[in-house]
Amino acid sequence: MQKLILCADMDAFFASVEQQANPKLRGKPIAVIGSAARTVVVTRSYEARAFGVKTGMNVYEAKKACPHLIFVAGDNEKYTYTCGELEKIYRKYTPDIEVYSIDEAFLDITSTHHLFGGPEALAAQIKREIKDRFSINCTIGIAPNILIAKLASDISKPDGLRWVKADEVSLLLEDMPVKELWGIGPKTTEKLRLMGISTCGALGRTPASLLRSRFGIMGEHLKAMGQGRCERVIAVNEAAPKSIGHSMTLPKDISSRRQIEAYMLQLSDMVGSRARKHGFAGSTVSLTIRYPDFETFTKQLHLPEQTNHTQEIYKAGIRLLDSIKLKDKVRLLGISISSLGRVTGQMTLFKEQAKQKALLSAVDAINDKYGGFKVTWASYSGMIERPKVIAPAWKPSGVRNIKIKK
DNA sequence: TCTGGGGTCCTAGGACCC
DNA sequence: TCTGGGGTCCTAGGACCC
Repeated sequence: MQKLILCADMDAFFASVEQQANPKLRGKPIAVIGSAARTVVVTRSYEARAFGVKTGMNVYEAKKACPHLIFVAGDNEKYTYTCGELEKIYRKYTPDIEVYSIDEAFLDITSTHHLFGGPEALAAQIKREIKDRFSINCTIGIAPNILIAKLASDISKPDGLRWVKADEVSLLLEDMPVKELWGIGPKTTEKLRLMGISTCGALGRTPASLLRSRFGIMGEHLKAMGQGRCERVIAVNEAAPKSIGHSMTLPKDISSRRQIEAYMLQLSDMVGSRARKHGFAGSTVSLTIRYPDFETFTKQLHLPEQTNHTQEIYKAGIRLLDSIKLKDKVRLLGISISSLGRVTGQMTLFKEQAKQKALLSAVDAINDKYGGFKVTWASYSGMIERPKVIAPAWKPSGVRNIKIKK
């Protein structure tokens, strides 16, 4: 049976939530940014987009584009709450839902749309319900598969509703730039352009052998995408995570070993505590370092056993750091664990105490090593302002819901 | 005035083995 | 003129997404 997939994508989600929460921000150009010293625009209102304010701009660039731009430090709790409420709305229309990101969801409405007067009526009702409840516009695309549903919503923003029927897919794709497709980014767009392929129509007609020789296993996939075919189905159950990590751009570039270690300790604690909270442990620890010139690299270390203990993660990180000859100051540090497995049993009070003990011994270890220059608990805990803006890819449930302690 | 943070998947290339 | 050549595992890094 022909599937009917609906993609619901909130328009300027974080900015819309902030405008809803604070009437003074409505109708104005606003940019949601992080709270750290060196932050960028995460989302901007449509009023700000009109001035050319773009995601990823630093504050200075954004201000230059729009001098009266209002900056708002993001608040993850508002967004995760709203996301959870949105999911409840979706569930009224079908049980087959994939909450893909904090502002985007896929709904399989194949067997339920008739209960609501058809696909478009169902979509209009969802849009209305979200608008009434949260004053947020969303754009909905409906199509026979996820790829085209997402495309339909992307090209209909903002506040759009588009149903692309199976027999309309070819016409829609014929002159559609390949970069509009989900999974084709700047690099692939450029490679395709050099092959003389710029539209989906052309991509779909390119011999598979040619694409395979240029893109390997992705080649087959690319041809299918050009033809509007997509095998990916809605993932109703959230997949187990493959890695858990945190990274941070430091307030200032640093070279002091003691400072680097203090940040690594806190990152290790953030990773470990999240892993423990969700019952995961990993046997691979990765350290990521970025220099001021943005050169970024990662080194990993395999442990004999899986762990989620702050101190063990930290110690592995230090071993990795010891294996690197730093060529410059450090701009960003990241710690993550992978090769994950579930650990049974909830975190007990005993374990929580053990965790604190481990953390303190790690601080002790630094002090032992650098005797003269004491790292105190206060200097550790006050050293880092924890990020308050959650990444749009975070999810309202499961391990990716990272409630940062205030 | 400089350029965030959370992920997943794929691949190139080296080590090692037979 | 002429280095063998498969296979697997592992690491680092690229590309992409929100």
